[in-house]
Amino acid sequence: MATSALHRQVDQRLKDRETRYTKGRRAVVNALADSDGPRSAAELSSQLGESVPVSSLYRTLSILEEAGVVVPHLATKGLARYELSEWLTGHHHHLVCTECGRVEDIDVPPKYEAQVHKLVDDIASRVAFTATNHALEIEGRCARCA
Amino acid sequence: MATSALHRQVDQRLKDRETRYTKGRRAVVNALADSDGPRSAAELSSQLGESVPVSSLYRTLSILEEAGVVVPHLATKGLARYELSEWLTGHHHHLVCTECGRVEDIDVPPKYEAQVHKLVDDIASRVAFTATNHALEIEGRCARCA
DNA sequence: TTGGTTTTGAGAATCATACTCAAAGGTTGT
DNA sequence: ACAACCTTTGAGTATGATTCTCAAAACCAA
Repeated sequence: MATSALHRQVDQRLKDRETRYTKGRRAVVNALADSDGPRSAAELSSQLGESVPVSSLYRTLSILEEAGVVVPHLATKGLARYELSEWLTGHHHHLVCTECGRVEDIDVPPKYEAQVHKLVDDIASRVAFTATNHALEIEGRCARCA
Repeated sequence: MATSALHRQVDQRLKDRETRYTKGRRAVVNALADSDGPRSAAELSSQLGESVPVSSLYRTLSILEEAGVVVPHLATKGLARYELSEWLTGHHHHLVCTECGRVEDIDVPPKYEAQVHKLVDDIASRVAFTATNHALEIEGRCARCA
């Protein structure tokens, strides 16, 4: 997605909640948009340098989460990693390297996605669970660690 | 699985690593075997009471993880939750309630599972990733929160 | 039992994250 | 532009989860 369109969408979402889209918040969104997978606060902080102090970074992440702009991806060892929500990036899944812990986004072609979706619905309906979303995490060794 | 068989397997696995299967470690394995989903250290601790002090609990969890007996499940808000590995419990997936955070195991019938497996292989082979396992997390609202 | 090795438990240390509050920055009405 | 008001920021502090330390206890082999 073009960055400007992204920012327009985020801006709108925040406006709806009477929240400003400030420079720091923009910086965090940019950092996440540049990433090819979920990022922890620590990773974002080193990527952003001093421009966004940690306390602001954490606050920004929780504001963006509240607003539905980012979602926490549930990662290794009690370290939260965030990524932009799917309404901003499109639906995707993850490759999780069991060796180095790296998490990478992967797009699944519509044909496969439709199958996954159908499966999820079938499974959920069998147990009285209202499914709103799903996440397929593929674990294994990434190219670097293989 | 019968508890005794479980303990025999765990015992063997630990023996292979010259590690003892002590009373405390057994207690933790029992607690996890009794659970119907991943459990955090805090939850296990209150379930186990004083019999397993926190510092020992954490150590036990990491020893069991090292040995491949338990796996961390990646849970809400940076709180690690553990469950017994699939070679002990069988392959399963999770229902994650976005409302209350509860995570519940769900067995997927072989017919579906075969489909998921094939999908994962197809997807992974397209991106040079060596898939060793997969996790399908179905998010939504559980019966209680619906 | 003796000596050597492993495990335990209490507390301290560390790490990630949340909170506090005064200062800085924006916004609105005039 | 100014004033009054409201939001955001940042440094520091507080909290909560997890890990480390080390002396004591438990276990094992000879």
